[in-house]
Amino acid sequence: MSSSLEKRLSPYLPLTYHERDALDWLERRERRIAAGEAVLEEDGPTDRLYVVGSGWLHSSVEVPGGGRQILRFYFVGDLTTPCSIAWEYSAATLTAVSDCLLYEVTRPALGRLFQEHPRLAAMLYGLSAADHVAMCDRLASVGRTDGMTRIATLLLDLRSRLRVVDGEDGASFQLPLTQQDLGDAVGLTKAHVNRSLKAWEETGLIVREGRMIRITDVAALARRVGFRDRLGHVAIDWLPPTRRGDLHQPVAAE
Amino acid sequence: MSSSLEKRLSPYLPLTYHERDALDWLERRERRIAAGEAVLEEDGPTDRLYVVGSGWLHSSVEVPGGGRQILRFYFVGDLTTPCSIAWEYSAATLTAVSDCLLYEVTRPALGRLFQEHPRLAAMLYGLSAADHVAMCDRLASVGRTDGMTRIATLLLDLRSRLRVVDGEDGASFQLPLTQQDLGDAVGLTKAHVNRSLKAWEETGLIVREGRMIRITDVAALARRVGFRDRLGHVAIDWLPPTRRGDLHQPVAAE
DNA sequence: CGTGAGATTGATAGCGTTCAACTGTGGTGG
DNA sequence: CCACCACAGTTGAACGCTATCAATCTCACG
Repeated sequence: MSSSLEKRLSPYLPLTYHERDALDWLERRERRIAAGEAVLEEDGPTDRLYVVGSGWLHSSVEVPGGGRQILRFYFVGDLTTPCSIAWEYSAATLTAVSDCLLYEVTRPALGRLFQEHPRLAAMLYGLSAADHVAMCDRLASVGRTDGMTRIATLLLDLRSRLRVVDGEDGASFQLPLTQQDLGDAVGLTKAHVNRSLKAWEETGLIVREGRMIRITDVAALARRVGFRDRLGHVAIDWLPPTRRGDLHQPVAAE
Repeated sequence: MSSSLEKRLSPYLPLTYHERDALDWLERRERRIAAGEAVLEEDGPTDRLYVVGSGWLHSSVEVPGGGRQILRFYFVGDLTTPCSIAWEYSAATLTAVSDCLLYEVTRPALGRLFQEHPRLAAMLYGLSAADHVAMCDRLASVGRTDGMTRIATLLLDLRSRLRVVDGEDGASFQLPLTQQDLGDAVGLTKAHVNRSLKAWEETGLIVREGRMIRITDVAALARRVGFRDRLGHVAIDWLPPTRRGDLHQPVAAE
């Protein structure tokens, strides 16, 4: 049994026994959320973060005019830091897209991780920088491309993170978002999202089957809209050494 | 003489002697950049970060269609992490807006900081979360508000970070950006930026005098466009303790 | 079978783009 | 001292993407 954060980090570097133990310890407190429910409200008080154990969520803010902007999506192994590490009040609403299993991490628990496992802390810092870059890509997409491109870019991004559900090569995935949600994520109205999706279907690059989305030629679509999958790459050459005496435990394949 | 990062961090919590020393050590290598020059090119190789010592910069990416998106602005004490901590290649172009003094920090040097000063590392993590939230605000502004609101929001944001130059109450500041730059930051064409600025001048809330911008009633403008100044607040209740034996050195007022 | 949420579609309006000209300003060289 | 140039700012006209509003359709569900 390995923790969610371990699953997220171990592809980059083998963890020591103590590090794995510390990550397990972070994920003691479980919380289950049903699809559609809010974990946390914008401006609501908060003293903890969440690690995603399974399922996915999104964070969003209300816009004065009465609209909503979906800021980002969280998947397995993600840490919902930005909502609540810097302030005592949440900067965003955190909503479950699918049924989720979350682990509650108090701020002091994270502090203890920084204290005792500098290498993990540095890794988390690297991950947060990677998240920041993903956010930059979103901003460039919303600020500088047209509706069809934004929709396709979002779908490609979600696909590459959701991974296969049942499609042959990962080109198919379940999308439990309404068109209103898609619009709130990329800055379009639901009516225009609908038209954009239909336009993509006419090109044959995207096929909808109920809640299932299939991208018939991922590479072609990515080329067409200039999508760059940055993968999960994180540089690890700079990480500090592990604590003296830690034993490297070979990571068993799953 | 105190380091840039110390200036940035010490308002939140008093630093120990060793911590201040470590921050000084990070800023050994200087680099000067003239206004308008690029520090780092998108996709160019990079093995270091920069701490802003003075002046300000922006990061940007090229968009396939031939456009550009300015992602964020960096000011004194900021760490240009997202560009180059997670990958060996820069995700963005980093350009000096004004003449700048930068400090080069190699990735391993940052690793050493994480190793030896967990409290500083945690603080940097908190700052990066705060940056992330600022990015979220930008995304919401660009995705869900009209041109005039975006422009005003950007100006309010820049103002609150540039602080007073010569204005009576910080309402005036020098803006060495072209209208094209403003447009690239908020997702508008330069023509429309021009019209939006003119429209704001007609309301009397914003006055332009050459390169100087004056916001006649900051609170009124902020209310009008729903701007929230999140200040630099960062929660510090969760930080790990300093290393045993460190002496707290009273921070002399500048 | 009624109900409601989400998807789809059409008509219309408007915000912002595009393109192009023109103005103003500062710098440079003769 | 002035001609010249480059770049930023300014303005106008026409276009088009996207919003808005409203009606209809679909479908799952009680």
